[in-house]
Amino acid sequence: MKSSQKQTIYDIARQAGASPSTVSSALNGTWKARRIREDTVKRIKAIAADLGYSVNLQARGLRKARSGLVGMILPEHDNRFFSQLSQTFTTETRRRGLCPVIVSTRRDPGEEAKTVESLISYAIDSLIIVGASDPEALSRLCRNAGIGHVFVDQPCQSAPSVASDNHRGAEVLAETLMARMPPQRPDAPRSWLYFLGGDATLYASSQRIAGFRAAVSAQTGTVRAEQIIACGYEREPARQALKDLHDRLGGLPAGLLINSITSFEGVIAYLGALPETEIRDCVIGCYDYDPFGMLLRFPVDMIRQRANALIEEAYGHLDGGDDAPALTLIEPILVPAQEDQSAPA
Amino acid sequence: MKSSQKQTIYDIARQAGASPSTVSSALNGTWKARRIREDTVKRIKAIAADLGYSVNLQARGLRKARSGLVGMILPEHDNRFFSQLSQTFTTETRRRGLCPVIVSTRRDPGEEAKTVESLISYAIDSLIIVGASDPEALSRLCRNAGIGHVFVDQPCQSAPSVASDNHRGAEVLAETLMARMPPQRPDAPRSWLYFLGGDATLYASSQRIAGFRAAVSAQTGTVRAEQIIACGYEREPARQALKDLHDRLGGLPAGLLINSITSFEGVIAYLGALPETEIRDCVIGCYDYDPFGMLLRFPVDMIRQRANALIEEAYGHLDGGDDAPALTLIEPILVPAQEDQSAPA
DNA sequence: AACCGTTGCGCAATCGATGAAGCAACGTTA
DNA sequence: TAACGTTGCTTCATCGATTGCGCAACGGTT
Repeated sequence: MKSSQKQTIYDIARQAGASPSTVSSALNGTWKARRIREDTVKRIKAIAADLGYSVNLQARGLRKARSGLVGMILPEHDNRFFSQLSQTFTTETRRRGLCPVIVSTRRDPGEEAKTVESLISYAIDSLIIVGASDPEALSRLCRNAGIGHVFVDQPCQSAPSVASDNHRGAEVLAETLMARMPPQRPDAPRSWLYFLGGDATLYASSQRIAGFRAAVSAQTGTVRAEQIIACGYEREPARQALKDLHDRLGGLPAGLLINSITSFEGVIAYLGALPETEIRDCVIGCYDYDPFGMLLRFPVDMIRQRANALIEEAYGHLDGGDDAPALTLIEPILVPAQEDQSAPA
Repeated sequence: MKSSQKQTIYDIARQAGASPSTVSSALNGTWKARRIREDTVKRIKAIAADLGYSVNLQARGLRKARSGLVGMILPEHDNRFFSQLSQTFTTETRRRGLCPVIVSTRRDPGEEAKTVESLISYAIDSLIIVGASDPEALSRLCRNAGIGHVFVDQPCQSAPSVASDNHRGAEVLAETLMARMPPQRPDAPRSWLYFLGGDATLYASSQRIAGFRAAVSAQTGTVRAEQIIACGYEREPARQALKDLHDRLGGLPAGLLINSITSFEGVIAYLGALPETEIRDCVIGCYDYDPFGMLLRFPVDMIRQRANALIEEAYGHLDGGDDAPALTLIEPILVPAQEDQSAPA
């Protein structure tokens, strides 16, 4: 490491008594194809190491019209599901010798669009879009820039998409919960199973609601509108919605299917204020998984989405240059509630 | 959006009957300083919008020797503490009109170095380094490239650093736990408070261990080596360590201070297999916070690190161009255990 | 009319790496 | 020995945006 100033291939060329293009190909691995002698390459590499040289990837990217960056946008970082996606995405990206750029956009369509445009300006090689609010708009931006892209979680009509089998997952979860509940009576709202959280206008939630409906009506013959409370993906609204439900019913219902881990946090916050005995009478499940869910004061069935399978599948499309619109479903996993270990008094 | 081919300022210049340099400054906001008429700017902007033009940031970056990218490296994504840092970092970065690049490096020094080099090759404007394994090496890389950098969580001797006040946090947590425990007896290892998890060779853990020691010896006059089990930051080792402790003591100890949320997951996994009554006799706390920790089957005191304060402080150094080595401590917050609501039988 | 300041913009070099094309030197073959 | 293929490089244009310098046109002064 000689100087602290930026070294370029020209500096190396001067020291090596070679031309910049020789240095370039010696360092980027194309030297065999360009018939550079191995001695020369070694000499150049030695000088480069000595000078503490590192390529300027902006210059290379400008020349080659690709950057070696791969983008991923997602709603938020602070969420087990999304951060598992980030982890897998990072691993897969670096395995390919590329650099991951993960940006969270708070489910804000404007923010999403601005971020995608900005990533395009950096000439990212491809883009994975998780939980988009407006998939079509984003897909248009990418297509216009000629950038390969895949949607995850929230699919897009006009691009390859990968998602959990939300319908099936919610159905299985609802069935599991009902098996732990006393029979539901049509005239007793407190005896019903409720669906809480999510945004019914979005794909994932609507699929889960459909799965919920299928399971419930298979057992009870019908589903009431009040059983479905899609209060959004955030924490506080979920808490408030549960409070309202509790007030309205005069107690907790017999069953709760919470849609998304963040809503579950709100539910937890509310339940924390209730007497334990009351919670015991409510069967609870959550679509999404958190390891801590397994040791709560009450048993919780959880649905675990296969983050790595989702990303691997998405990368499969990108690697293959496949841009045909098609939705791939990945079956999620039911993580059954741990039986409570406390000796029943 | 005319063509799907990349548009450049030259294309716009041709259409506008202007020179590329005029187009450039019209679009990048320097047009006033360059005395371009406002009409001209408007005309150019209209054409740019029509063509669906977007700047090539690689070209700009090459010319200006900065990229508009700000890097952050951290050990893992799938961890509440780190993902909160990611979230705040993203917000702060975009607020400055820059683009966040967050890469996780699995606490692997080689991976860390390679990642930093790669980020430097992209000409990032500055870098935040979270939980580094080898801070000095990374700092050297950055200094050599003339890149402003700040360490978070794991400080560095030769660069500005920000960390939680781990000593104080662990001390407070230990005190809180001991207040819930029966008095410790020197000859009864099962009556002691144990420290479990983390890597004693790293700054954060060593500080926490010191805080733990201070609190415990203030109460009992002494701390045994066996009370401190620094089995690493991963899940499985923590689980195994607890199992070993349990086997050795013939039961759970009176108190456990778990170092890090990931270790806590391992602990949870082991506790799940024990009868509830046994867990009730063990007072538990965790250094790090997870909202789900609040409603576990047993009360847990938790220390919450102030992710946003950490990032804001770090950005303060970067914005100010401050590269003087100095460690800033941020006091973490004790989140006391929720009293158990279950009616004691 | 000569001079000057201002306005509005164009010219051309530059950032660092890449790669197509070309060239000199040497050995081979006919 | 003339023609030709190889080897091992060098030359130079290029990617797209930026920016220091310069210049023409115009209005106003003296």
